[in-house]
Amino acid sequence: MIGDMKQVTSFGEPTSGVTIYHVAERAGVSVATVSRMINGSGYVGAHSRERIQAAMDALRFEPNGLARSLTTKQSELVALLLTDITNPFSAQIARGVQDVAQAAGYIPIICSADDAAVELKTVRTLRHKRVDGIMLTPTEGERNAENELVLHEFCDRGLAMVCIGRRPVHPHADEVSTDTFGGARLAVTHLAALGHRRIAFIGGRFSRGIAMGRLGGYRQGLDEAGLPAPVQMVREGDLDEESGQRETWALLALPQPPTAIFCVNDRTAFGVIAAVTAQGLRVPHDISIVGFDDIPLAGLVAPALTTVRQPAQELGRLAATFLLERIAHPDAPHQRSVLPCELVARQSSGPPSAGG
Amino acid sequence: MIGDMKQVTSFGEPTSGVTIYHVAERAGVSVATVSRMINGSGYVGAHSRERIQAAMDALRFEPNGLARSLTTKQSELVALLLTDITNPFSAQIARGVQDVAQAAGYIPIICSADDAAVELKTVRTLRHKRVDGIMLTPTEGERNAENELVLHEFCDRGLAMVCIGRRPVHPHADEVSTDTFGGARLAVTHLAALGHRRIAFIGGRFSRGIAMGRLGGYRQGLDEAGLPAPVQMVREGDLDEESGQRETWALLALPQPPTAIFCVNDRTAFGVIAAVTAQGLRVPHDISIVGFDDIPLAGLVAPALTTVRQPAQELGRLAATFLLERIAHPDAPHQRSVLPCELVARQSSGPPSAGG
DNA sequence: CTGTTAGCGCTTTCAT
DNA sequence: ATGAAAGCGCTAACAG
Repeated sequence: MIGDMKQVTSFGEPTSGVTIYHVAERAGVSVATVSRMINGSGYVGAHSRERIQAAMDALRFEPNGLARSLTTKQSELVALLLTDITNPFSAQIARGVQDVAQAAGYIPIICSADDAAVELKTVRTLRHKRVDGIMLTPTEGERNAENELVLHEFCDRGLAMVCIGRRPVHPHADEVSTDTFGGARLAVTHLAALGHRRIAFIGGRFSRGIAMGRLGGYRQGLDEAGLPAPVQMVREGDLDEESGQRETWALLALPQPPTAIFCVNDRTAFGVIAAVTAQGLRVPHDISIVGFDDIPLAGLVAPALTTVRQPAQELGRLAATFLLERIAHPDAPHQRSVLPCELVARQSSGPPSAGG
Repeated sequence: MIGDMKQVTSFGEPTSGVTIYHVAERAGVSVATVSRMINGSGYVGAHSRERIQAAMDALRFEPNGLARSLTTKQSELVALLLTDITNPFSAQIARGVQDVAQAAGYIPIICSADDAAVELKTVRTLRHKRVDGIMLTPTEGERNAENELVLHEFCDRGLAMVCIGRRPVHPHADEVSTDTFGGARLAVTHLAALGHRRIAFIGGRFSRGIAMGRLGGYRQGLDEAGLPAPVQMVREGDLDEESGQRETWALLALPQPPTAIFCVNDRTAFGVIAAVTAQGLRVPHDISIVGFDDIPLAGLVAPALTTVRQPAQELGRLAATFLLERIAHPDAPHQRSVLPCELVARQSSGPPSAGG
C-alpha cells in the first residue's frame, strides 16, 4: 500500500517538507508517475496528469533539486572564476555568461579568485558542490606549476572546463579569447600613423598572461612602424586607475617622456588621463592616450577615450556556449575561438604637438 | 564484512566515483568514522585518523556535497538577485556579498532578474536548488502584488531573506539599505547653498522603489531651501548613460532650463555631462551636475564628479552578514540597518554663472 | 500507461 | 572510540 510510506509526519521548517511521495499518495498514483510527469519523461495519462497537478498545487510541492542531482549526477550548476567582479570588463563577461547559462536552465556561480592559491581552493569547493563545468579567467600566478597540474587533473577526471583569455590547461579544455595581440598592434599602429615616435605602454603584472598578448602586440606594432621599443617605456601596473596615475608619474619623469601612452585597459587609461591633466598637460594636444576594453564609460568622458574594443559580453556568451556543449558532449573535439578586437578612435588620441 | 558493500565497480567519468565507502574500506574502518572525521564531529582515534587520511589521499576522494546537503538540509548556497551585474553599483554590492559569504564557507550565486516576473521564476529555481537564503534588490515592478505575495509565502516557509534597499516583503525578512533620502537631501542642499534655484532631478522609473527615496530627499531639500519644485524639472530615466543624455536634451529644451541637475546615479550623470558638453556648455561654469553612488571612476574623469557616496560594498557585506545570521538563527529578532550616505564635493558643481 | 524497487553518497542516532 | 542501519527525496530500470 501507498499508505505505508516513508514518514509523513513532522514537516520541517526550512523546506516545505512535501515530497513526491506525498503528491503521489494524494493523487492516487505511484511516485514514478509523479517523477515522469515532473521531468516530462515517459507517458503519463491525461487523468493522472490532472490529478497530479492538482495534488502538487494543493500541497505546494517544491521539487528537491539536491535529491534529483544526486541521482542524475548533474547539478545544472556552472561556475565562472573571475579575479574581480568589480572590474567592468569582468562584469561584462559575467553578464554574457549569465544570459546564456540561465537561458539554458543552468545556474551560473560567479566566484572571485584573486590568486592561484584561492583559485585552486575555490575550484575544489565548487567541485564538491558537483558543478557541471567551470570557466576560468587569468589569475595572478597563472603559470604556477602546481596549479596547472591540479587543474589538468580535474579535467582528466571529467570536469568540463573552458579557459577565457587564458592558456588552456588541458587538451580537453575549450578556449575562447579575444585577439589582444592584434588589438594592441592596432592601437600602436594608429598612434604611429598619427606621427608619434615615443609610445609608452602601461601593462599589468607580466607574471599574468593577460598583459603578454598586449605587450607582444605593442612590440610588433612598434616594430612594424620602424620605431624603437626602449625598456623604460614599458611599465607594469595593477589594471586600475590608481596604478595608471602612479605609472604616469614615472613616465613623465623620464628625460624623454612619451608623447603617447597605450594602456592595458580603460581603467588604467582613466588614471593616466587624470594624472596627465593634473600635471597641466592637455589630452590629446600634449599627449595621446589609448585604452583597451571600451567599457561603457569610455565614450562618455571628456575627452572621449580612444580605445580598443573587446567584445566582452560576447566572450562570456561564447564561453558559456562552449561549456554547455562540452557538458552535453564530453568527447566532442576541442573547440577554440578567438574574437577580433576593434580600434575605436575617439578624442584622446591625436597627432603629437612638437617633435614626435 | 565491509567487502560486501555497494558496488565498487564502474567508476563513472564525470566524477571520480570515489565515495566514503571506498575510503572506509581502504582505511579498514566504517563509513561512520570517515564521516565523523570529514566533518569533525565526534571522536576519531589518532590511528584511524591517520589511516583515513592516507586512504583519502590515495583514492583522491572528493566529498559529494549534494549527498551531504540532502541529509543535512543545508546547501551552503546563498543567492543575490541583481538587476544587472554590469552596473558598477551592483557589482560593488556583489563584491561585498562574495567576500563575507565565501569567508564563511558559503557559495554566493548571483542572478540577474530584470523584472518581477523573472525574479519570481528565478527565486523558484533557486528554491528548488535548496539555497539556504536569498538577498533581494529592487526590481522593475517591485510593487507587483502577486510578486510580493509569493515572496512573502517563501519567507513563511522558512526561506531566509534579506532585502537590500528595498521594502521588506515579510516581517521576518531582514533589511539593509543606504539612506538615499538623506543623501539626496544632502545633494540638493549643497546645490542650493551654492546659489542654484532651478535644480532638476533625473530619476529612475518611479515604479521602482530605488528612485523614490531620492525623489523624496530631493523634494525635501528643495523645500528646506525654500525653493519650488516644478514638475517639469523631474524626469524619469533608465539609470544609464544614454538615458542621462536623453533626459538632458529634454531639460535643456525647457524655456527656463535648470542651472543644476541632480542625477539618480553616476552613470546617468556621466551621460548628462556628455550631453551638456556636446551642447557647448561647460561644467560647472554653465551648469552644475551632481551624481549618486561614487563609483570608482567618478573622481577620475574631468571634471571630477560631485556625487553622493553610497557605501555599496559595505552594503553587500552587511546583507550577507544578516543573511548568514538569519540562517543560523531563524527565529532571531528582525534586523534592520540603514547606512549613511556622504556628499563628495568635487568639480562638477559650483555656483551658477548668471541669475540662478 | 503505471507500479516496484533499488540505489545515488552521506549523516546520524543507537548500540557496543 | 567505532559500527550498523535507517533514511534524505528523487530517478531509473524493470516488470507488468
